[in-house]
Amino acid sequence: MASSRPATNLSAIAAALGVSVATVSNALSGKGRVSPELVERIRKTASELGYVPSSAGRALRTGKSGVLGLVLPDIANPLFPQIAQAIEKAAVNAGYGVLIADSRGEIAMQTDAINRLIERGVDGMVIVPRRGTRIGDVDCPVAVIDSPSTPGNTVAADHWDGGRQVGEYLAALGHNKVVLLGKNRDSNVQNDRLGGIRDGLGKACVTETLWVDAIEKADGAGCRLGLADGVAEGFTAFAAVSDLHALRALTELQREGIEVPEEASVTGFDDLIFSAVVTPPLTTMRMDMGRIADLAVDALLRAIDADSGFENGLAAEVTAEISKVPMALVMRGSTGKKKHDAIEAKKTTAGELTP
Amino acid sequence: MASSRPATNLSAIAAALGVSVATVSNALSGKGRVSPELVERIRKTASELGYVPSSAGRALRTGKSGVLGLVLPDIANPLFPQIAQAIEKAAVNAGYGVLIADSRGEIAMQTDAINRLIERGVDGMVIVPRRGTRIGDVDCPVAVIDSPSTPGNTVAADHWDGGRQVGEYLAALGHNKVVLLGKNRDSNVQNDRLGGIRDGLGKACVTETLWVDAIEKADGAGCRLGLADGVAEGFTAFAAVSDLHALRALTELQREGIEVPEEASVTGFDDLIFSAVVTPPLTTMRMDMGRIADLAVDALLRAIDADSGFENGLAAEVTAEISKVPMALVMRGSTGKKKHDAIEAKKTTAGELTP
DNA sequence: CTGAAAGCGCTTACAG
DNA sequence: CTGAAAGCGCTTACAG
Repeated sequence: MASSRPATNLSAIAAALGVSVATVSNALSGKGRVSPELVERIRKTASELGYVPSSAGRALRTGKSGVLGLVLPDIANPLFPQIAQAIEKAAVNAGYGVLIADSRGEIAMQTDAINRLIERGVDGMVIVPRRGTRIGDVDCPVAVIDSPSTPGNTVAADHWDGGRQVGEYLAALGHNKVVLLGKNRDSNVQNDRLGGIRDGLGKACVTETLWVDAIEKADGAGCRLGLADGVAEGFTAFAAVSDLHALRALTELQREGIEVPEEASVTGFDDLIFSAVVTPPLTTMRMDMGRIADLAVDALLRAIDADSGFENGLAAEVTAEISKVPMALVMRGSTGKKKHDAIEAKKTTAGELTP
Repeated sequence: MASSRPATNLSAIAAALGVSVATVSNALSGKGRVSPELVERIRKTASELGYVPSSAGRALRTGKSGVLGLVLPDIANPLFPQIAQAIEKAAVNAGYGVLIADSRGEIAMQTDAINRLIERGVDGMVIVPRRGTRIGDVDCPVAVIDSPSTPGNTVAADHWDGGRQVGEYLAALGHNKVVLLGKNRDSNVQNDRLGGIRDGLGKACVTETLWVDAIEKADGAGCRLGLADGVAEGFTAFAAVSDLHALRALTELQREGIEVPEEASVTGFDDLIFSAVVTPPLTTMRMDMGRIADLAVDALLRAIDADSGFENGLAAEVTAEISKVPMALVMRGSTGKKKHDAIEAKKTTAGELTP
């Protein structure tokens, strides 16, 4: 892989054409006030010489790096690809680059990650905060992607309403004993989703919540969740706060010989990469990540512009309104009508249902 | 979220202390030749004033941005989190930032992505190329992460040997009719893995390869792979080139009432996020992504240093040796001894095996 | 329509 | 041990 130093700059172009660097700069930036013919000649020479503007020179002069930071609680999080892709796309569309910073799940590293980005001169940053973390004062414009129930300027999916949709859907299917699967009690997002599910299910529905972290703490990582017991007790649906846990439930149920969706329905959240290809495919609640990213980046750019107005040590308020982006139900094969009576029949007169 | 302009620079510190900017610079960069007492005073003042060095100023002066690019074929790829996390970690350890560029699966966008990074002034970049793509001459140091069978300077896991380990493991378990699951015929990585699996399985083993892309093209996205037929034909193991396809196989088999691992073993690659938590957990072949990232970043930094030596338009050769990083088998519950006889018995005298 | 000049913040020889 | 000066490449008033 060869690499050659172009070393072409505005001066080189100016020298080649016998004009001034100011004129070259103006011509290339299309700021007008250069004759069309000269612009054409300058453009041609620039491309012949393989001119690539120096981002450092421009950044130093303008005070803007053209780079946005993306702070993530944990890149290993299965939802991260969607977020990163959407933010990168939104940023590129706006002419910005994206610098990533991973706090690898540790709260302490979140501050480090933010500081690294500031040292690299980002113009602003999108932060997906660690559960429950409040972002302290950051010395540059910030947009937060989190749950709407988090205080502060955030853009988020309407997790509660997404949960409500899941609950209503399951209720409409006839389910009235539902197991809810959460991971961690401290997560705003998860609590919103679960609250919404209970809400949508209605008061008539019996509900039990299992916290995966708590179960694993007691029984070890990757242990069974004991869902077959739930089915034995008459639960007919399992609603998880993430497709990862929905998948876990699906495979555990299948392994225990419980058919999904005939004997138990399973729902998840986020439409993760595997959700459409498992058998049966997972019914899930999807966020419009593209829209969330667009809103976050828009808010950020407005804040950056506003910030530029106050060069004299004044604080600029980033006033992104709290946005709730609607979620959408993706109905797939892992959910079906409640068949509790049939299950009961099977249990009492075993074999009757099989040919 | 308030944000204040620090506007503190070397001059401000120098002025506050009545010394020169050169001294402040030397003191802060620890280049010596400043008296310890002065260094201390300068440090103190700098931190009091909230001094953050200007990356633009430094970059302009030194010609180095301190930023590495990471070009990805598709952020949505399930392996991406591991790669991104490892590269980010390696880069941060080396004092670099990471700018991401996603080519969203389109080959044409790979060049765009690379150019965007060059325009942002990265010192070098790590490229995970799209299947079969050759990276053309890029005007900055490049390290490629791909299959070792790709020509050019690459660092990669030893996919072939990983496959061989899987094959030997399955053979040792007694499997002699194995279905291989690939996605795309053009992928070097997949062909290496599959070749290795066949190699490890040995000549005595009957092997059949299913290409998911081809099946989906015929039967639609997310369709069944028809694996139950394979079991009926006497195949007892399914070895996939990725955990994603292994998961697909696992759930399809489960859904068809075939027990894993009792009646069929399933193996994957990459130890994706879900692999440890499904039931049964997936046996998989894991890369040491941390090591791969370290090697890639190391090679890149050497290339960057070498490059600095040739400022006069000369081409510098990036001579990262081709490195093959070993892979490691993670044995979990989705694989077991071949029980073909038992399966045969079950098929002929149905019901005999169930209580 | 074009150009000379200043200056963004930093580092690095060089001189003292 | 400390400082004056140059210059990295760019953009932007300002003058002509």
